[in-house]
Amino acid sequence: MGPDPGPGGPFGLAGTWPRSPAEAVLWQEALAARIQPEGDPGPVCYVAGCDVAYRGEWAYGVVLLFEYATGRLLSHSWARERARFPYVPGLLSFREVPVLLEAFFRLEGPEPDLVLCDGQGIAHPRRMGLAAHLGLCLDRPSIGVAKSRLWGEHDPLPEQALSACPLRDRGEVIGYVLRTRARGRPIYISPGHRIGPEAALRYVLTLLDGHRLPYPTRLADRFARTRLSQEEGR
DNA sequence: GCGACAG
DNA sequence: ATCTTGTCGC
Repeated sequence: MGPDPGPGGPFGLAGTWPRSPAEAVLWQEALAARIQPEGDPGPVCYVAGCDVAYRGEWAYGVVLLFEYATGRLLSHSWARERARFPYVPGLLSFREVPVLLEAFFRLEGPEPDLVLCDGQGIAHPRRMGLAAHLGLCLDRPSIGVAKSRLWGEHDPLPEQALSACPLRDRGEVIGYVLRTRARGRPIYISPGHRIGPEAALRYVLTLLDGHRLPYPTRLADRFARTRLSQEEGR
């Protein structure tokens, strides 16, 4: 039968999910055709940051919703599930998308105009990193913000803060490498869904606050770990 | 066989 | 990602 990208298919909401890495690769090849890694989300009022933390077999997915203009935290949500898929480089979304979708489903308040994820977007061997997969499932503009490289090549990056270089795959720009702090390790930014590489870089630049990572994903990471440690006391 | 390999 | 103490530096 193979991948099922039809209605209810790729979202893990119809009880369907790949059972093996080989099957997951087939899903990615089918889903990649639906990703729109271009454009600009337009007026952004609300931004979400999300992340997943693990404690043994349990995955804790967290979503934080911010007002873009002020950076104020408007709401948050979380979900806990048994991890359904092992971590395999290139197949991260099959491990993290289900628990993140549940957390998004529980989120109250306005719909986010932009979603930032911890991981790659289309800077991926099949253009289907976590941010691309999640953005497609949510049908929302999404950006991947990764702490290390998975795919793509780039020129040497100047040591200066805020220096950036295109991340390319066979000449095609699939994202940007951005050094957010002088002499610090860079971060890897790539479009997920419904946004282009340049707009993705531009939005991330506006979400920096002096730290290595933009605050939506940085705070989501911190919240997920806090949530996790609070849970181990019961 | 060897290196690379998001979280 | 997670397992884990102290330690170097701003």
